[in-house]
Amino acid sequence: MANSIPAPRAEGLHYLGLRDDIARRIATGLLGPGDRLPAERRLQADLGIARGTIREGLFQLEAEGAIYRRDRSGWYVSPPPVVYDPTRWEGFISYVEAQGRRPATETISAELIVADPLLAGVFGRPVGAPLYRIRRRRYVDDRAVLVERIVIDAALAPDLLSHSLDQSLTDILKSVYGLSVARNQVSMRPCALTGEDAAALGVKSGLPGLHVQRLSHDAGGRVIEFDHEYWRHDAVRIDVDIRVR
Amino acid sequence: MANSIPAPRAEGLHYLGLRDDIARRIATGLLGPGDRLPAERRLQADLGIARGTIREGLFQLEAEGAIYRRDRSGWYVSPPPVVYDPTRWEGFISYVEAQGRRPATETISAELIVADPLLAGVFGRPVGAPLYRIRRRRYVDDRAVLVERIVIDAALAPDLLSHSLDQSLTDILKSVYGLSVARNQVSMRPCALTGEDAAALGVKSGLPGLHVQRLSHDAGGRVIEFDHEYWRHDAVRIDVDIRVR
DNA sequence: GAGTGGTCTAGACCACGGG
DNA sequence: CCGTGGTCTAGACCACTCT
Repeated sequence: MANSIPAPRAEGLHYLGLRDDIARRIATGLLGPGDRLPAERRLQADLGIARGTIREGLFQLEAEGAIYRRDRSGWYVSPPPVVYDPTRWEGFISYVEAQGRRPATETISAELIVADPLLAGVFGRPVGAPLYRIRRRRYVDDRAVLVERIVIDAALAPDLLSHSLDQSLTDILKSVYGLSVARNQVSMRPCALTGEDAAALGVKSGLPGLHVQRLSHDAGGRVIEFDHEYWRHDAVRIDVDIRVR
Repeated sequence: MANSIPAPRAEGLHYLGLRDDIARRIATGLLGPGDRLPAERRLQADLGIARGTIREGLFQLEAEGAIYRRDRSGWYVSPPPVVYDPTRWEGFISYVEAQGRRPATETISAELIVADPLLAGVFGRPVGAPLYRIRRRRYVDDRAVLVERIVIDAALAPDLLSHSLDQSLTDILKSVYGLSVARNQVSMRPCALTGEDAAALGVKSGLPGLHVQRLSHDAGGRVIEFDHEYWRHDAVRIDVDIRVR
């Protein structure tokens, strides 16, 4: 019946009414980054709207990046995104700190593998050549924002795994192995986070994300890093500043 | 109940089972780009799953960019995305054609406005200075993939509106006014398509999208174009190739 | 153990499109 | 007009976190 919905929007769509309502509370500062929303059943009781409809509205806000969920814990207001510039060489840690946020890195796995035909092609090495594969999770202010898979030519960085990988890889490659990036090929695509990537970020499968693939070369044209990153869509903004000639 | 679901997935989640089922049909070519999926009620009857659950699975595939909907018409398999390189100056029409796809542009509105404080700041002109604002919709193979709002300094391109705007603006600015781009500042952010942007693309509000903001300067540092683009998230991939020094 | 979101059912009516 | 997706209801049980 919906006895008395507060300002149920001109169009009369209940889920958009809820969306507008919450969005307004965020815009006016009534709800701030990190704040928790009322429970779904609480909203249901307060607004007199079926729970499915409540959730429809929350999904809208989630798609907009305004709120996010912690599994079976609740809905929270999203913090502002970090700005990522693929043309700059300083790594994640530097640019997150430069924006006054607190970065953290956690290595999920690191192993020596052999090149399959695809990776052999990417690195210009024979099939079976040794490569390192590293999987890491990265945080901003204690919220997991991305998972990444990095592949590095073991011949260029022998003994890489003996270093702590919870720090900047760029730094290690440069200071220990003298490898610095001269060319970056970056490819970005909106995607859905699924399977193990969604699990690693602790989000529901199907949440929108941003897939960033990066291929870094040194001045000699050698591939020194092949990287796949899966970002929460609400955690990142891409800025590029390009000058021609 | 769910009498006999075909391979209901290890986890037993019906909506993910449907997701996997449709995804498999697409991967194996049983369903190809542009093909229509069975109606929701048809799937409901065939699979013995409630319609709400069916829709949950379809939303997953939509978030992944695998399928899209035409309002009250049905669900269709998404065509492949076009590749967009913000570092290259050829416009939409050129790069879409170069990828063997058919571009089209439609001008929604074009008008002379005066600079508000924000736009005045962007263009380095006084408040009240004349500007052109153009709103366009662009298509790939007859599917609307983006809407854009372009603002141009009227002083740099007098009488711009007397030209047909359904063609390349870059070409007009260069050949008629001698304006060519020397620097591009591009900012991209995953977003949700809402309000008039969703309406212009004919999609349901809340569909994930990509917001691209571009600020183009000429060699003298003058701002010649300020552009906001809202893309369907499944229609575009961003590729950037960057060399340092 | 209580409370939360996650999943699912089985209906209903509406708005819009031209399968 | 008929079929489609869009919206909504009012329940139910489960899995997980910890307010």
